[in-house]
Amino acid sequence: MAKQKEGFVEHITPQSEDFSRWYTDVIKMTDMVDYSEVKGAMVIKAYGYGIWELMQREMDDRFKATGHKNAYFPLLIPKHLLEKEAEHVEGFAPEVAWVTKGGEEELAEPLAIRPTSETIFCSMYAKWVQSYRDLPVLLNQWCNVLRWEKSTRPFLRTSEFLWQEGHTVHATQEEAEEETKRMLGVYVDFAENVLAIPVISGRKSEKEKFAGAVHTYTMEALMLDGKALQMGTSHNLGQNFAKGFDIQFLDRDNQLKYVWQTSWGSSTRMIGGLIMVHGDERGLKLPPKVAPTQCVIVPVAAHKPGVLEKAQELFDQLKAAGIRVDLDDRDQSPGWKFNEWELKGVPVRIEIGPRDIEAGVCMAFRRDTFEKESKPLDGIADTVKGLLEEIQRNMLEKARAFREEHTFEASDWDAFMDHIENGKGFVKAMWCGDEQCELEIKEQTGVTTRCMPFEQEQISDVCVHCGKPATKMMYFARAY
RNA sequence: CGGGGUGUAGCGCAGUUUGGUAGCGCGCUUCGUUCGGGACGAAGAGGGCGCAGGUUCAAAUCCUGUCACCCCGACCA
Repeated sequence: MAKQKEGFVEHITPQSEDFSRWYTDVIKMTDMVDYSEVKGAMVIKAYGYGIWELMQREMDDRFKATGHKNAYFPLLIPKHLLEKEAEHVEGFAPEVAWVTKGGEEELAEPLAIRPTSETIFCSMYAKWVQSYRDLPVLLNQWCNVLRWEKSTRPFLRTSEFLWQEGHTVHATQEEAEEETKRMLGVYVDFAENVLAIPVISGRKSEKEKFAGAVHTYTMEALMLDGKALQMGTSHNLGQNFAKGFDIQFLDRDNQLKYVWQTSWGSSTRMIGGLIMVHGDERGLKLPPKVAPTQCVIVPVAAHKPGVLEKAQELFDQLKAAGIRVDLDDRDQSPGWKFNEWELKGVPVRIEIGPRDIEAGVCMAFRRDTFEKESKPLDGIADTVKGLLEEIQRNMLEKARAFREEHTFEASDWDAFMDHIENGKGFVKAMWCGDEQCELEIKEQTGVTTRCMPFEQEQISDVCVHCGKPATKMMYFARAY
């Protein structure tokens, strides 16, 4: 990171051996989080939370546009509810935290702190749904969940985290499947067009699917260290929960039927993805759409007459144009400020000093390319807007190019092993679909199945590992 | 949950081997000079060493327990 001088941590980059150290340093130095006394619980400070708020806004708009509404369900879930769907309980049991006392009183039934809310949504849907006219129900909630994790890492895995979880019920299987795919589509659109993170979308293996789902769709992104990160999932729950919770409706044909359900979620984990996809040797690099500060104005020689006034004028102009802009008038040297804002990932910096004012220009610096150019003060708002768009686009392109460079195709086991041992990133290969085979691959190589992409290719006819006939192409990678 | 490591000022660390009552750099405060890539000088403020016990005349240093964090696995968004 940064430089050795003045209290900065040693010089490391995402390309260093110690990628984890780089990651935690970036988080610490950008003032996004702090650590509380509670194990695995992270305090998200204003700067980090500002990013999350922008992500929320973008996602929420998309949920509303697809017909969803927000609601809020309780934090505590009675034990008997959590246990109604067999696979679900089994999957979540190891990481559920329980409330067993209320004041001095020992509770008759323990209450789970939600690790996810399928069960409590279902308990209400059972009451709310009577007729096909009540369907579909398309709800989302923004909340926190708690999972008692064995090991934690900021943003990627914390015991408590913020997320959104959508829970929908439908009259038909087709409709539920359509919803499952639609919401994954929303996530993909969000990841690529807002976070500038290209993703592979597809279906999870049986082993990797959500506990209680019929099948799970996912979007997977490639981090700079070559590991994959699951950025969001969408589950087709079939009638598993409907049967467990007795969610039935009377259909047009006067038959009592179970509903078809979906659930989908994405969390603050995506902020971790943002850091690990775009970060560099100077720290964080934020895509303009989720940058709490899109443009910072740094006055140079601010004490000289007219400089601060001009800077303020620029600030007003940019603000009026709808740009999230900051004027840094702190009493620090310009160089100090440059470094600080670059570390924090602000996409555009405008420098304005006496020489510029005289010439009717300012300097515009791009965080993504480090280019610094003189720009006329006339029309500066449009100039900055153009830059922000350009940066947003460029960051996605750069991340996509990185992923392409780190995606390999393996048609046999030797090639597969070669990529695992000597390369980093995704390996595309044919796979038989057998869970035992999947486990063996994981044991021998450390890589797991990430997803069977919607866009399939026929690399060969047999499974890369066991040689049995294969029709599915799978993305493999080490994962977070 | 297994293996390894670390907790000393806001941050980064030294001091622990060989117990003697805590130090360095940055940051912070004040004043002045500076200001186009982490400015300079002077004068200041700030901690009792993660927490709880124990040994000792005396503990940041030794012992026991405990908590938190980091890294590597296993498990999981």
